[in-house]
This record gives sequence, structure tokens and C-alpha cells, in this order.
Amino acid sequence: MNAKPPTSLDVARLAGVSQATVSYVLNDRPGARVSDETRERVREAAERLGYVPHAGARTLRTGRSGLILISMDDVPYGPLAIGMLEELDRELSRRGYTLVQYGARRLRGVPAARAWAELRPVAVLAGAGKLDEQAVAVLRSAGVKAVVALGAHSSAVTASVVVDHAGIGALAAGHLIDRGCRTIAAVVPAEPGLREMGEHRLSGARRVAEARGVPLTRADLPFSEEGAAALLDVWRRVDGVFAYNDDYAMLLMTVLRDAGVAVPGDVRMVGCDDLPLATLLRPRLTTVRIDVSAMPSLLARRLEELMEQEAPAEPDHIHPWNPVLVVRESS
Amino acid sequence: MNAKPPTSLDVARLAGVSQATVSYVLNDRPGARVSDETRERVREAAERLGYVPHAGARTLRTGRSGLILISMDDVPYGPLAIGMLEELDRELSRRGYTLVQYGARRLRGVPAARAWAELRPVAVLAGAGKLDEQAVAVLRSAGVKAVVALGAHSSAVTASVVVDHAGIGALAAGHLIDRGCRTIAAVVPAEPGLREMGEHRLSGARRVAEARGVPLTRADLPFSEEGAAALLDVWRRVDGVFAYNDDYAMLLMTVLRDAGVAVPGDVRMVGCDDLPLATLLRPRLTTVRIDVSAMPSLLARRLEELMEQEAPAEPDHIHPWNPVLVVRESS
DNA sequence: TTGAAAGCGATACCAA
DNA sequence: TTGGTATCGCTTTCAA
Repeated sequence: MNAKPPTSLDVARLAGVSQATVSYVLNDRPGARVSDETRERVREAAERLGYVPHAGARTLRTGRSGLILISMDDVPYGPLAIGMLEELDRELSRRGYTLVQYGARRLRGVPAARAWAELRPVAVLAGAGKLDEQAVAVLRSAGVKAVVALGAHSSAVTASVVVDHAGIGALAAGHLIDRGCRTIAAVVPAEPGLREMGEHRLSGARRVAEARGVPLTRADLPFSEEGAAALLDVWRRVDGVFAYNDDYAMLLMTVLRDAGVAVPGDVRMVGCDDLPLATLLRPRLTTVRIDVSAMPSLLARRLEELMEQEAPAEPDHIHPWNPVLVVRESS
Repeated sequence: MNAKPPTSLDVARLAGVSQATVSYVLNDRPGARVSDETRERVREAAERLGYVPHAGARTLRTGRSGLILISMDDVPYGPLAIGMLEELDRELSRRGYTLVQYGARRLRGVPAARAWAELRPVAVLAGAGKLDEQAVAVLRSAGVKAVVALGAHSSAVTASVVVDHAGIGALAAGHLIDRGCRTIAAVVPAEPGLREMGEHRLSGARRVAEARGVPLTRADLPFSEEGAAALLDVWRRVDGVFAYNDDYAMLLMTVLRDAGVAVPGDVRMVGCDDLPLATLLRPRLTTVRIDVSAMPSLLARRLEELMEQEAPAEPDHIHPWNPVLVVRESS
């Protein structure tokens, strides 16, 4: 068990050929002509030794690693995001790249960029919040071809994937107004990790409400029954609520029922995410479902472009969301 | 932008010293004595060039990568798992290792092991299902010091982290019987990804039920109202249900209410996970909370042991779960 | 206190 | 059709 891992030289010796031949055979390089007999000998030797190439050595020699880093603390959890990641992984590995999630210990800016750059990845995907101009420069100078920011608005400094939270808010508010609501509230979670997204959803809702002349109040809501109950006068004052997401909608519906406020009779309610619980609530919850099925292939294609061209790309963005309203009973 | 990334040789030249000195300074090796003045010059040169060391080259030279791979499709999603991962990441990076999630494109067995082995990680954590004996052998021969299986029971072939689903079922069943239930049912999700865990939870419940002379029926339940309604005769026949988890419990409570079955009057109900929705349901849901707070440091310590010792470890296991019953109104 | 140079494993050029 | 060998970036021994 202390034997060192077999190298291509070991394979070469066992097969009675040179290291170069081993490399040709194992990567079957189109240019090189090797007899079928030697091919076979090499393959067999590699098999017998349990040879596995050394990615680091290959990277060193070729200058390209095929590694694509995605920062794990920027990937929201939940089945939706996980499914997307799996699909992205599949798309990228089909193209010969290796997707890995690397958190970089909650670092941001230049320190995070340094940690990532050590691995000499060919692309880095990270939350827009961790990629300032200098961080992008560090990555670029370490040879990273594609730097992509993930966030709610496009980055001025690099290409980005924009997740359109404002559009969700707009859709929800528009629906409430269509249903006849004359004063609406939009929930912004008080939880630090969620507040920013909440504000983006709010801004979209506000835009639509203003355009249509409906007053909108912002409700900063911590996720607890007491928190929701403390805002009871808000819920009583409006006739429509965009609850940020389905979990908050459930919280509100529970508190409103306990307080004797009828949904949708007194106040109409819209959630977001179309979680399983949405159809289990009574009344069943109207919600915004986000269709991200187009995102993985879109992103993979864009990455491939970026990785293959020489110059760094203009800061543009792709916008692969498609929010859809699912109307049920709560609105 | 086509300039190649700066190397330690570039730094050396700019600082007017040798490559060796750069290495000494930047890793501040205790053995080597370098004057403060040269230290400063080297640091400044590195800074000016934006030098970032090349992890692959270092690995090649030292033979150790510091990379720890965890297979991403074996990490269950949800805030609990994410928090655990973050903590594990922190523990490991504090010890100088780099934790990376790598899915290996849904491979298993030897092909997955090869993919991982290319990166020459120092440890690999993966679902017990993807690590057969040969896969472990491949990893070992590629120099991976610690191979740890993640699963519901301990592996015969390598060290493992055992997540004690049976214990959850046992706790839930014991509680129901304590409350006076005389016939109970345990839900096993029909969904492929969940069924196996469901069966482990079931087995624990069954063990306790048998020991205490209470009949237990298995209920294979797809996550839908129709599915739950189709089993109505089961729910009517028993006076206690362990619902697998909180989501399934909510599903059942909805369907039972619609069918006029009272909880906990006619049937007592226990969930698992202590999700936020558990306190929002009416009646509030009794559930099993899983305390994994001890796991990250335990696992990190064990990994460190394994990585530092020479011989591969005996297949032992750590068992870092601590299920706790949270009694509310549904039971 | 610092430098020269060997070597880690794989690739790719140039010869044979 | 195959082999020899320089090279990638870094660490580390040995000399100076």
C-alpha cells in the first residue's frame, strides 16, 4: 500500500514501448499512427497496472486544465438548483470539462480569486457579490478564460447570468391587480441570506404597482408566527399580498387564519417556487413557478464560447429564467 | 490578456533572487533563513506581478495535493446538509485542506473512482453505493489516503459515516406506542431517491414495534394527494403514523382532514426533520429533529487521522447523528 | 544567507 | 510507426 501510483513510464516499460507511444495510444491522438498490435499491448499494460493519468501533470504540460469552478455558497439549495447543477454538469462533461463546486471558505474578492486561481481552472462561476474588478483581474491573469457572475443584476465587470427576481415580483403584482386588488403588500424576508433577493422581487412588484396606480407597502418579515402576527395591521390594510415565496406564504396563511382574516376573501395571496406544499394548503396557493430548464444548455454554450475565444468577453449577460404564474385558489 | 500567468521564476527575476528563495519566502519555511530585506523584496515582487502559485505543479512536486473530494450527488440537499458542508469545509480548510464537491457525472464504481483519482485527492467521500471493492482499490492505488463511504449502514470495504435512519424510525415508533397507539403505519416514499432511506427508517420502526407487540403496516406512498387518498383504508385502520418526514406528514394531514379523519384524535402523526412548516401546521406537527452539529468536527478529525497514517484503516465507522423527538400537538 | 539544478508525470516536437 | 527528450511550475537537496 505504500507503492507509488503507476505512471505512464511504468506502463511504457511493461508494454515495451516508449512513454510517447503510451501517450498517443491512451489519448488516441488522430495524428499519430500506431499499429493495432502495440495499441493493444499498451492498453493491456495500463489496465494491468491500474494506471490513472495524473491531471496535475497533464495540466502543467498542456496549460489547460478543463476544470470549471462554481462557488458552492452561491448555489441556492433546493431541488430546483440541484437539478440544474446536475444538468449543467452533464452538459459540460459531455464537452470534456470537469465541473467542481468549491466554496473557498466563505472568502470573497481577491482572496477568493487567489484560492480559485491556484487550481488554474478554465472557467469560474461565482456570485456577483464575490467578484469585484480586482478579483476578476486576478482570475484573468491566472489564465481563467471565462469568468461568469451569478446574480440578480448584470455585472459591469464581467459576463453574468442574471436571475430575474424583479420579473417574479412584477408577475405576482400584475396578477393581484388583475384580480382587482387596490392596495397590495410585498414581503421582504428579514433573514440576511434572503433579504437581497426579496428586495429585487419587491422592486419588480413596485414597478408594476406604480405603473398601474396601486399603492404598495413593503413588509419586512422575519420567519416566525410572532413576526407575522406583529404585522397584522398591515395584512388587514391590504387586499393582496405577494409573500416572497411559498414558505412565507404558508406562514402568512397560518397566521391570517388564526386571526380570522379570510384568504382569498379578505386578502389574496401569491407565493413563489411552486413547492409541493402549495397544492396542499387550503386554499391551494397561487404561485410563480420558475422554469430554469433552458439554463444549463444555454450556460454551457456560452461558457464554451468564452473558453474558446482569446480575448475576454464584453460584460454581457444571459437571462435564462422564465417565470410562469400558476393560478390556484388563494388569489 | 494573452500574457501567460506569472511563475515563481518571474517573481525571482523581478526580486533579483533565485527561485528557491522565492519558494522559501512564500511558504515561509521554518528551516530556511532569509534576510528580512530579501523577504520584503520577494513579497513585493509577487504582489506586483499578481503571482498565484500553480497547485498542479506543487502537487506534482510534493506528491500531496491537499484536495478532498466529496461526491455531490451523495449530498442530500436542504439547509441542514448545506450547513454541515459549510462547517466541514471550514474545519478542513483550517487544517490546510481544500474541500471540493465533484459529481463525476453520475458515474459509480471503477469509472467514478478513475475520474476522482485523476485529481490525486488525498481523501474521497462518496455514497456507499458508488464505492465497491474495486473502486476503493483504484483510489488506494492512486494514492488516496482516506476513502470514506457515506450511507445508511457501514461498509465492509472501507471506513464509513453511518447515518442512522433506523434510529429515527425507532424513536418515532416508540413515541407513538408510548402515546397509546395499538396499530401503526410507517410511510415509505415511492420516489426512487427516497425509498431506500424510507426503508431504513421503516426497519427501525418495525424493530421497536415488534419488541413491544404492536402490529406495523408498511405504506408505500407516492407524493401526491391521489396517492395518499388511495391508501385511505390504511390510515383509517391504524391509530398512529410515522410519515417518513415532515413533507409527507403535511401531505397526509391535508388528505386526512379532507377525508374527515381527525389528527391526533383518530390517528397520531409523527414527521421528521423539524422543517419550519412543522410548527405552522394545525395541529402542530410532532417530529424528529436530527442534530448533526457534531458531525463536521468529528468527520474532519477522523479524516485527518486517516490521511496522516500510512496503512489504510480498518473498515470502521463514525455515527454522528443524534435524533431528538420534538413533541407538539399531532401526537 | 542564497543559488544551481534535479525531478515530479505527462505531452509533443523532431528524429529515426 | 516509434523513440528520445525538452518542457511545463514548483520544491528541495546540496553547495557555495
